Amino acid sequence: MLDPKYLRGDIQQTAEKLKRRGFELDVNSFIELEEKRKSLQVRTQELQNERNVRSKSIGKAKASGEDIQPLLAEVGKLGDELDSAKAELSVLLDEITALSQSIPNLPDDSVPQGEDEAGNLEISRWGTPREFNFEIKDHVDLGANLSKGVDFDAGAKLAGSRFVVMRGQVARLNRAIAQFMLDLHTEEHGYEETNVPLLVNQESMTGTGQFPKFEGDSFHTKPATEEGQGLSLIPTSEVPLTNIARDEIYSIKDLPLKMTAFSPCFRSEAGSHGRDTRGLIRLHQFEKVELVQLVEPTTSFDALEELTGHAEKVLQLLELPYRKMLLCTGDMGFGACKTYDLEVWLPAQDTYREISSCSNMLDFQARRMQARYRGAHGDKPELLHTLNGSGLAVGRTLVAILENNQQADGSVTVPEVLWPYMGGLEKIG
RNA sequence: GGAGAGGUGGGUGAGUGGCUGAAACCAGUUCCCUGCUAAGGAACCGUACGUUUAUUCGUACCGAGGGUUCGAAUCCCUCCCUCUCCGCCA
Repeated sequence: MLDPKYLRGDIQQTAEKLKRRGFELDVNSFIELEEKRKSLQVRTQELQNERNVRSKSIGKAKASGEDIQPLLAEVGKLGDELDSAKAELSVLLDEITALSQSIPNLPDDSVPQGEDEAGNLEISRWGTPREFNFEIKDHVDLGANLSKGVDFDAGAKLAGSRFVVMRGQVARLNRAIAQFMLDLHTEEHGYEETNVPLLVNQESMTGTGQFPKFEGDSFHTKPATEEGQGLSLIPTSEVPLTNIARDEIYSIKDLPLKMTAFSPCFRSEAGSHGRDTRGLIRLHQFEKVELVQLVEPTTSFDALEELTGHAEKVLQLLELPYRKMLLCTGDMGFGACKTYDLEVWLPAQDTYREISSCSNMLDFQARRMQARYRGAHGDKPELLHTLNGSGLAVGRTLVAILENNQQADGSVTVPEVLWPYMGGLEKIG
């Protein structure tokens, strides 16, 4: 959620910034709503004040044994007026909240203008794509030939399309990747290993910005609108990790808070029918090691560089060529103010594909969650800044290793840093 | 899942209809005193929104949401959570 002052004071300028990312803010109707809210709120409070004052005088009159009947009659009329004012106000507030929650974050000035991924800016490249002197296979064929290590038929039978069964050395390699990443981030990069619920409530989904706008992208145990509040399967552990800070006030001494978690992620992939239908790239269930930082506002852009670097380190140690992209205004996520994507080289697709996305959300999520910190002395609590990034997507890392490290005979070499996690195995297949 | 007990400010914990935005204690901040990093004393010490701005004042919030009432932390209902016992179970 944006700072209300952006929607009151210089709303026109805010609308311009939102336009950069293709969001049309209805300025006039918002101003109208705000003005109505203001006058209605003042009137409601005045009525309440009057009621409170008179009720108190009734109490005193009663205590001193006076006749309170005339007073009662007088206050009686106030009630109805107050009730209707209250009701009107609450409708209005709901409307404003709904509108506010549907507005995306403002893009940072450093973010390039663009409509879609074509507008993203390449920042840097690392590594050189390998030259193959044989006909290369993609990870689906490679995996299938590794003793059915990657089995989409079984996945489809069990759950449907976009699900997979992994076996044997491939399944182990998948686990090794996740273990390696967790160890790296906890031992080298200062993140606390965290194990989180995979099902979360609506407050959590709202806190990080998935709800109410993107309900269709997640799986729910019950319709989220139904009475009794269904839980949602997390689309990323960013949701539980970040929501740990919801309604908390941290001491500045505890910042920055750096957490990492390995978790399955569940996405309904609504609206992506026909995209990446082959292989492990886009599944309903995948695994990811997530990095989350909660920081003081002044340090969040530095933290974004640092966090992105932590994700890059994984790729470097795995010796996978990648490039770093600065997302343009049109390609950024709803709550992000600035996002770097890391794209790994996939030889079979002859292109770079997203394997990590690292974002600074500023106070956008913190405001929704009321996640705050208190500076020195008895300062007022202030909203902290939240960041998150994949470090990395495990399935896509597996894809990258399979494809980049394939040999002519269909075997795959294991990156050296993973040997300890593979029981010393240097090659699979 | 069943039975019982609870959810109050950073913490402990009073408060069963008006004088309670909330006692007391602890922690914290500031000041005073004291010749030592001790002891003592005083004041301050929730959040949000609105209003005003030398200074204010108002409203809401005692797990959440409804209800009763002129008036609710206090009474009623629903839900959530915690604890104890039982059941079940990885």
